[in-house]
Amino acid sequence: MTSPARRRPSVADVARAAGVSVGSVSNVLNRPDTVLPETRERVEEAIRSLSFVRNGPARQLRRGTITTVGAIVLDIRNPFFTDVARGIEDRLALDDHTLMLASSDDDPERESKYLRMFEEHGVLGLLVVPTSSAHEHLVEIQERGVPVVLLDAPSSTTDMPSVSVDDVAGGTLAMAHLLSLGHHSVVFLNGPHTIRQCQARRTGVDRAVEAAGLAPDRVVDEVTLTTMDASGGDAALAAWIARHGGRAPDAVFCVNDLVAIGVQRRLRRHGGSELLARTAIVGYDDIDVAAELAQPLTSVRQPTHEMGYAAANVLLHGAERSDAEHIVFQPELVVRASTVQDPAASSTRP
Amino acid sequence: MTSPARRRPSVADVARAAGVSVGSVSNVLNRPDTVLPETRERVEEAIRSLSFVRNGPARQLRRGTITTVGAIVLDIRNPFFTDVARGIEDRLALDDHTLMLASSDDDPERESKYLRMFEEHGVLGLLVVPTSSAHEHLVEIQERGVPVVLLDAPSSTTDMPSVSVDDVAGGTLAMAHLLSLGHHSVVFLNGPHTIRQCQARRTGVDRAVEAAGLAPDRVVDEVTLTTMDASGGDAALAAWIARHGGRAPDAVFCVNDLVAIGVQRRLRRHGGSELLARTAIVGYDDIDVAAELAQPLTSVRQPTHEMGYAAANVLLHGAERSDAEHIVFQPELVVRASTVQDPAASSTRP
DNA sequence: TTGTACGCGTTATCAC
DNA sequence: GTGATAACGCGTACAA
Repeated sequence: MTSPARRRPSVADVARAAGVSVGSVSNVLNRPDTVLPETRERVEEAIRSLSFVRNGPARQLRRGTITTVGAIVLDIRNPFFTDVARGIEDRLALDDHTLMLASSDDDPERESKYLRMFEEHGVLGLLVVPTSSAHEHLVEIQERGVPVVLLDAPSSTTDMPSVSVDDVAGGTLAMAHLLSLGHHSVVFLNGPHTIRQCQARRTGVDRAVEAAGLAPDRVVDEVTLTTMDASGGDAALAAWIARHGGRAPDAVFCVNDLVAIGVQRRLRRHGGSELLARTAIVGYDDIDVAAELAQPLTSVRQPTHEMGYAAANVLLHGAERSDAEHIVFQPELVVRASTVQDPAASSTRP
Repeated sequence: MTSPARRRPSVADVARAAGVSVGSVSNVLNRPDTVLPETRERVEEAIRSLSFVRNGPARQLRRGTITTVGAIVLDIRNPFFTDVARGIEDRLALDDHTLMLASSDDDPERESKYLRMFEEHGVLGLLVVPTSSAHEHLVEIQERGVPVVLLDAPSSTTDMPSVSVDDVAGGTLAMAHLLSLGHHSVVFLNGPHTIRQCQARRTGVDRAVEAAGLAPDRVVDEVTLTTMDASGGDAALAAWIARHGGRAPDAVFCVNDLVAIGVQRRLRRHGGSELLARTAIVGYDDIDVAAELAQPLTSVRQPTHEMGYAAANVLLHGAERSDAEHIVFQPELVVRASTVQDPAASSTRP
């Protein structure tokens, strides 16, 4: 047991132990080639024996510059966001930058807390999946000189750069697929329209219907979910069936894969595997298990990793551009057995 | 467009704008009650108009103390670890501490990189799910005065505190359950024994068999997986069936739920729903979708959130104790339709 | 109650 | 090539 509260060794301690000046120690650490091999060896030996580690805060204070980027996503547990985060990290690694990641849980208060934390820390820039559509505080931060890139939220109203995915196209992809299979009556289990993505997907659905020369209100039966998970999908479909005298829908489009899994469960309980087999189901997000289900799920996949990578890219290159960049990625439909018994082409691009 | 590279305002700038001294500004920030309401108002007004934000590094450099804890897990995407991280965060929030989270991807090099990053940052302490069983570098860090708590890895050989879950008990729970259902021949799809958890679960399996008065090598047929995911489970079971002339096993214990999902898929392809229905399957981890599958999965659940919470607790209270604390949590069996057609008791504790 | 001056550990700038 | 020293922004003891 050593004394519990001893001070960390500083460059001065290292210099003393090596019999050189602090300047030389600093040079060994930052510009090793500008120092004689002999003294360098002495310094390195001292560093080892004292087990010296740099003091990051002091270093940052002096240099002003920093290599850390902050990112805030809605929910780390959601594979969509972890994939995005990994994309960010991979891009940052190319420039030897590191990522500080936080999860807002869709809570504006938590978001503010982390924003201030990151700003006080002096991050190089910020990548944010915003909780609300009000970006004032983000604009303020940007005006203070911290570059901000919006993620998964197009910022057409501001001059803040953004990277998002085309949810309208996603809705269109899913609906067009169901229409092409001959379904002229589709139940759409959607989230509330206060969520931008949900509203956009509905718009996309309508476009597909109109493109087929049909009327949206005759084809689409939209149901608003209370919770966007498996139990929510299960309950919503059960209620629909009850409202329709025990009849199940022919085709269902779900706002995400978990909801679709709930729908599958409800259909199986209500009419067994035969009912499940003859009902077309399309999910969203293409989560890992979507392909592993009893009835593999047709789903709309979003280029998550690329989104994160691109967002980090915009952030690092942003200073070179004068105008804000707005990148919109396109989703992709992955066709599986839940809509086609023998999926020949496993995926198509729009 | 303002000038792009202007300096952040400092307390001196605030003091000048408010017509007071830097000391008063500092007092307003840190001890608001020791300053006259009038001057405080002036300072706060200046802070607002300059949109001053504290410089974290300078603050930390001066104070020495810090409120950030670092944690490194194997894989953020794994729900097990995200739950643990959330437990950590919830505990830290009680003391107004914050978490910096990183994922090592089971790569010792990434682990080292983050360890040095955290140490240079001057974290309050470190919570680590170690990549390898060699903890030398962690011991070194601890000796430099940074408290370290091991997560999901018991450290009987060192005096480093640890929080883990009893994998032997988990193996016993699963196997005892299968034995109680009358299965005297069980296929165990396990990971390589170089992974401590896998080896421990095998030990637990053997104990259950011996407790039933049977011989492990006659009852347990262990197969080592190449990949511990759905496709790995699918392939391993397909190979087993091929080796046994097309016969499928009566009972399968899988090292995690994804493997079990692959097993379900293979069984359904090989012998349809009837075969699936009469095969007993037990998974591990109790991931979210386990309950949502076509055949809800019996699984061994680990108290993830509690583990993280407890680990953070040990870290924060660690300085008060002289001896290292070793906490071991007990897993829990969640019984579902994959082993029991009508699960009456949905869960039992050991 | 408010103002002044110093120090935290590092890096950069200059003499030597 | 190496050494001495100022400066980064903030907190705080001490003086006023």
